[in-house]
Amino acid sequence: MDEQHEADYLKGLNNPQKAAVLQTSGPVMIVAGAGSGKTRVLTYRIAHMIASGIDPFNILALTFTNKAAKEMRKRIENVVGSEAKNIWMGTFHSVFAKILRFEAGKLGYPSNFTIYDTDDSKSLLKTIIKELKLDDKAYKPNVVLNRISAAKNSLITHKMYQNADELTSYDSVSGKPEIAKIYNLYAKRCFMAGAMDFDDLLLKTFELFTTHIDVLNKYQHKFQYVMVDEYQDTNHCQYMIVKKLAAVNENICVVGDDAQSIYSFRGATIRNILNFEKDYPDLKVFKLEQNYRSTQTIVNAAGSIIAKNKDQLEKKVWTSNQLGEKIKVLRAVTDNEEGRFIAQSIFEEKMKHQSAHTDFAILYRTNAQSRSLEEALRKLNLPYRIYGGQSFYQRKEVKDLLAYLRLTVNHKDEESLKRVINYPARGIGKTTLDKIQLHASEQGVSWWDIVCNAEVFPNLGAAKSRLADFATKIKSFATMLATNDAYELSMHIAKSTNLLKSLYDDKTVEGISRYENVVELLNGIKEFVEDDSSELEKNLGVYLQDIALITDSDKDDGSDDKISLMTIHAAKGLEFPFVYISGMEENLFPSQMSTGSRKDLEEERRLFYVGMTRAERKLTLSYANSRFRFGQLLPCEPSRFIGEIVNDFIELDKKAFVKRSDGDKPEFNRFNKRKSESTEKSNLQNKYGRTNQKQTTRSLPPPIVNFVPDDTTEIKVSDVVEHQRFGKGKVVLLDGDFGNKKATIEFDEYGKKQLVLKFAKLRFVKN
DNA sequence: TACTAAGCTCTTTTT
DNA sequence: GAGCTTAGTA
Repeated sequence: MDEQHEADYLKGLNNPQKAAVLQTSGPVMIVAGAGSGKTRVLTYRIAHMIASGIDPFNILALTFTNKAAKEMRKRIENVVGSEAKNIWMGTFHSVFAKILRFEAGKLGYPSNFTIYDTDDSKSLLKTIIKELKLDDKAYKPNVVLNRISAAKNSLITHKMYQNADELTSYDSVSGKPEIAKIYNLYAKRCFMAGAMDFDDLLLKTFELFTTHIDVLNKYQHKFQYVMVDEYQDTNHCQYMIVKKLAAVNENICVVGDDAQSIYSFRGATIRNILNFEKDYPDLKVFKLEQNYRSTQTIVNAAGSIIAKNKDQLEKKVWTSNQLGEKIKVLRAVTDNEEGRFIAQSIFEEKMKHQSAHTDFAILYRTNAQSRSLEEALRKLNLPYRIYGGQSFYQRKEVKDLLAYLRLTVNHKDEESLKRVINYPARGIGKTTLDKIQLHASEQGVSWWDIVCNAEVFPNLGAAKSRLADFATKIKSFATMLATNDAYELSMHIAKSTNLLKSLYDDKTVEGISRYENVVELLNGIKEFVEDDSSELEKNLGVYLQDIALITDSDKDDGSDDKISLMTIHAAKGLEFPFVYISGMEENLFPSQMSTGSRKDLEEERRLFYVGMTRAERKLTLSYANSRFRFGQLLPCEPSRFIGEIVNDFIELDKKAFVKRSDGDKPEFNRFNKRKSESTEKSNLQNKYGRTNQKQTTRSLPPPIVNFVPDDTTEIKVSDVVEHQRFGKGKVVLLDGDFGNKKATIEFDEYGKKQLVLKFAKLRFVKN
């Protein structure tokens, strides 16, 4: 390798970074704090490996998101050129799916197996629960799926589950004793349909490597160097597969930060990173602790938050960046007002610093929070883009066409079959479908078998010929698979099923947008066919495999100058000069689902930490006194996390405490409108799926007098006050200084509570 | 069989 | 508010 060149790319690195890049063999763990140049180190490390003669074909790099994989590939290409194409780089799911395509036959699956997304899985579970005549209140598809998913991530197959007393007795106690049975049936039905769900992609890979040693050997030999990004987010199953792959060469490098472990709901266990040393005694550990991203204020405030967690690796993140502005805290009366404050603030900052829209990000805990923010941004004509949330591929019209495509490739795909068997309507109604369902479960055959042999089954009556026509149609598509590329075939299917025309004929606003979405899907397929950067075949099967694991946030349109809206989870790995974290309310962030145990709360805190450390220059936190959820206006407490930040780092925004004018009153008349409007909308959505259009008005919350730092109101011991949530109470103690004054209040109902007055929502009660 | 109106339920994060 | 189901009707 060119010595001069090596000096070039190592020049910009600090000492631990350089050491981590140069240590290319043996087991390595890089503990990388937020903003410490992790991606840079990984990139240069791979570049360095290739430059020192390691064949890119022998390198496997696993990431969690397609975005991260793409970004890394791009950056490596910049350093080493086109050789980077040959690295096996991708998400766990996509890399394992690729392996499974090759080896599916060994597990009894067809190589063109379908990948079920979450919707497919839930829908299948729903039919199973119905077939077993179980109470659908106790057995919610979501809950059952989580349970099955957790089992799969812990390498517990449906056969093992039945005998796992601990699991089944837990199910019994929680009123769901039949989960083992459902899991069993679910696994069988997936197998029968030639389908794998997301978790199967991991579980089946593990099974493959366990039952077929020759296959394992092949991949162990192929992947001489294994690298895992975001190692703190791996679950047990992923950990075991990686361990197996690296067992021979032991050239394994994991990169992670225990303080950023935020995926335990997906089975990620922080143990994997804490215990890595035990697996590899020769381990070399490199710690990247200098933060290059954020101001001192943000780094220190974030550090003081994360220090409250007990489970962590020893590490001190620091920065030599400038001190920077204080963290701003905005308080609003409702979520709508919160949206207005944020939009207004972005508008002002943008003017002040002549910043681009891409410099701003609004982060939140749940996707549902985006609604009020969107509305406010639209009113100020600020362009924005939402990442995540409902994906393009989940729209009804897109899923419908995809279902035809999937069914063409894999006739056994039951979820797709059900979706399109009577769409567009061809006279195969509910009665017929019920009969098919009955036959299928009685005879243990698939829906496709019945559709193909309709004449054999009794009671199908007039529907027989219609079913036969449908089967003939799908079969005729399948014969075109070998001779036509993905685009030609998709176009043919869209036209000959009348799907395209029926959407085209609908000239309503929603209809036009639906038509455009299907056209966009078809254009996407065309692009896939015309893209000659990859050597993959251009047939439909390969295309479907390609998009099954792609999510909306992976679509790149970074060229647009827009404000980014996303959950904190989705913001991982990104950075923005100005970051707003909205909805800093107790039970929302930290989520009420997770405040049950210390461990859960610690994960929420890590999540908050991740959100804070996305900000380079300025961080703004906001919360509302009340928020609409499920059509109900609910009172909110400010998040305990705001109180946890050391006071020196934060500044309350005065603007938020200005008295509201009467012009702020929302309209109530919306509720007097004809009821049929909402019904009409609901039916339309039922028929065509969700549309983008969201228009809402909210009602005014009850007025609350707040104590703010510049409030002249004095509060004294023995005053009687009323709290928005805790009710009536008497002030028994006052302490703390100005701006951080605390009151201990003895509430009639809840006993003694200490409240920070600047956050409390109280009013005096006349005695 | 297809469509409409009304009623019920819904609480997180993602591949 | 929004999605989804069900009963009732054409």
